[in-house]
Amino acid sequence: MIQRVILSEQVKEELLDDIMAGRYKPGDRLVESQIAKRMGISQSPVREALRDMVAMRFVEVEPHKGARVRRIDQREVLEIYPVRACLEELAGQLAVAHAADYLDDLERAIDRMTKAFSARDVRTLAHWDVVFHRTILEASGNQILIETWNSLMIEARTFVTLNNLISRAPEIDLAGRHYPIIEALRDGDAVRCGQVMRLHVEEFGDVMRGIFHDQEAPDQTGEPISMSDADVAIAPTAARAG
Amino acid sequence: MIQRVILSEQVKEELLDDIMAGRYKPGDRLVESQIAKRMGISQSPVREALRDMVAMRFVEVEPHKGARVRRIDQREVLEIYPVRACLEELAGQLAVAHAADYLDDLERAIDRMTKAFSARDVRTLAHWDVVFHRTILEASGNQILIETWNSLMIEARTFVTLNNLISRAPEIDLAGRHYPIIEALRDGDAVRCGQVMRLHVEEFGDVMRGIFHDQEAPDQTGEPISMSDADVAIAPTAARAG
DNA sequence: GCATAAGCGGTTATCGATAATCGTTGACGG
DNA sequence: CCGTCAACGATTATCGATAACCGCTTATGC
Repeated sequence: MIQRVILSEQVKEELLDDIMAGRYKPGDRLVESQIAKRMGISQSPVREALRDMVAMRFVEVEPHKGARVRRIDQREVLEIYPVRACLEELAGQLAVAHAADYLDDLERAIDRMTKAFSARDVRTLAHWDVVFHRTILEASGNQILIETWNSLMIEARTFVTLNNLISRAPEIDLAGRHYPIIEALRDGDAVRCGQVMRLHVEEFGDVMRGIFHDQEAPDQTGEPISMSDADVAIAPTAARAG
Repeated sequence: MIQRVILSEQVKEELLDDIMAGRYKPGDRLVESQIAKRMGISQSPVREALRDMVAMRFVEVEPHKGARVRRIDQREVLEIYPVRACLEELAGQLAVAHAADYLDDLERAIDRMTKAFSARDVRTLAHWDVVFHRTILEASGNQILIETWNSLMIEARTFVTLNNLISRAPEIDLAGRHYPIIEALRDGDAVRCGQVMRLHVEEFGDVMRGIFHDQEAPDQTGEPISMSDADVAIAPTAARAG
């Protein structure tokens, strides 16, 4: 039996880990009693963990019917980019005011991305990509904006997305595309920084749309993108909304 | 003992109602056992309801220390407007494509707002204001955008905000300010519609900032805005994120 | 006199058991 | 053969009780 601080938190981390690693696939049922038995605990903490994961949008429940891993379909992946674009444009504008405190972190993030890119290490690449964007959000200083962005669960989706991206378009220099953002921050040009952020996000959206479009012709249509496309798990720490 | 479908849902509604009506004030403790006893039920559904309300950002909990009604401060109220502005700008742009199906609803909402405004019925005014904006969001057709906007819990905040607004600036014609949006939708001009939406939201933000600024001089500084400024409760139905 | 520890009241976190509910299976009648 | 419905198995929703924990008060030792 696991035991450290809050049991339901541990259950949540473990389940999140399982989902990310593909041990649970989208659509799979998450049966409270089974999970409880497997972990050697009672139903209550499992139930709470599942509830939290519903709020995080990883899981969906129907009353009296139970929980399942939520299915992320193509439409959803594509719909997120316009929303990210406008949120991150705003973040970019606001971040200029406090950029000085974050430039080092941002540069480090790009550096790590570059290294991960050469090593073809998608997991690490995704991690530092998210760190970069999250840092900009934090630099915005608008707490509501940060929370709203967090609610999009971008860390969870980025890994899946990048996996897809790298395998289909391995030539794209992910890391390098972040430099214009840093430059705009350095110049203190809020409007341009916003524009650059927006463009950056929209470009990704376009690339993803292209990928989906390509794979629709030969492949089956509308195949849902599975979280289990991941072949390595994101550390659950990186998946929490904070 | 109440009993209809899901107990924890009922508890949630009741507690939400209590908070909105000011029977619980920000900072008040929400003791599971007391609530359970008062409602004649066990602790579990109360606990679940509280968890949900944490996700909704109405309540905050510290492990082993319990739940309290979350305090909404001035900064938070003001920070929301830039975020709403960019989300609703996007919604406005996207809504043009499907405007036809929603024009009637939108006009009806303005109509009700006008009536409520003459009657000085803030509760109804807030309700239809939210309906109007929500309808635009729905017309956008972007599910992620809708969910993101919902996560801002605008219905809950609008009532408080409008109460504040009406009492401080009773001359402002809330309802009329929505017409330019409908016109842009009718014209099918996506860019203008987005701009108008953005402007509409930003104007509100400015008005609120002015109000806070005014009341800071005579009053104490940084006084948190209490949900209990409301003198009538919003029907809990209108407060659900759905 | 002060720091530390033990005890206590109040509350949350977890447990194990039970009631309520759902989907399915299979009998029954048409 | 097909539709209806009752009973069953599986699972969730809820319960009542207990263990773990926090903050505070009071006792204890130096």
